[in-house]
Amino acid sequence: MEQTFSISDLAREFDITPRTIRHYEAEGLIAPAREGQRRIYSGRDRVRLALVLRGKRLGFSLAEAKEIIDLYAAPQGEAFQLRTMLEKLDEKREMLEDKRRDLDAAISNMDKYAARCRDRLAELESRREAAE
Amino acid sequence: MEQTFSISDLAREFDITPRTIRHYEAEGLIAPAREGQRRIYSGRDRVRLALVLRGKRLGFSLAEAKEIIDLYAAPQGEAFQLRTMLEKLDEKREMLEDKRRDLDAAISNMDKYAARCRDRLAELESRREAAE
DNA sequence: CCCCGAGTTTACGTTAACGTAAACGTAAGT
DNA sequence: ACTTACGTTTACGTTAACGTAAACTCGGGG
Repeated sequence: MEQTFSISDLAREFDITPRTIRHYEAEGLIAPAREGQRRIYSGRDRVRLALVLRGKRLGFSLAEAKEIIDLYAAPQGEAFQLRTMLEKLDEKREMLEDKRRDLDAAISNMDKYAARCRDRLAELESRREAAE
Repeated sequence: MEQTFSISDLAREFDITPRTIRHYEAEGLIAPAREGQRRIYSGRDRVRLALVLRGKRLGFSLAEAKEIIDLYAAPQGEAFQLRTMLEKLDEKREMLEDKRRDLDAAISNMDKYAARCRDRLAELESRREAAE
């Protein structure tokens, strides 16, 4: 049998509240099994939750995250479905690459600025030495 | 004289509404000059706006974006200020690198999945050929 | 002089993503 | 049997990030 998790297990692990997890379920992002009323989360549910949270960190809305994640859970039975899925994947991939360009620009931007700060600091230090 | 921009100039260029730009000003992200009542945006203002929007695309809140952008506009006069700025820069840089890790994981994840889809599709195609 | 387009302020409305509280169920420990 | 911990639903509250509308100003054209 595969391992299962309670809602507070996952809440602890990902440092969010149970309310947040229930909210994601209400939005159709996760669909855990039930044991009576209690939600029982499988390993796959856990992975989906992790994907949602990563999506959020990258600036996607829950709706956008759902679009992406649902691709990974699609049926992929026939060739036609596989083709349209590959198209959608490509589209999403471009979005991600756009973000990577933004991110790389932001980082190199910051690096350049930091380098200038260090230069400036070194100059100040050398002047101070010269004054001794 | 350097080039200046009206609020609708920038709104057009960045595909946002004037309201959005005014909102950023109200939140302290931009502080354009005034000519009477009219806002006059300098090239530097334009750059700040671009930074805000990039921050948003990367999933930062306006407050977070402000923190980062304000670093680039800080005085940096004395050595002490330079040192604390370099510390803050390093901290922000780590946030960006965290995001890059997430992003790279998301992309390679998607690539692997797409590859599996292509394999599966190729298999279906070869079977179809064999059936002819 | 009047109007038009562009800009302004003020203020209330809206949406997403939860927070918070109430009222209740259930299983385990003492 | 009572408490405690954890879970549930329902529903209203909150915050960020704007949207939307009203009422005003202001410089230029006809």
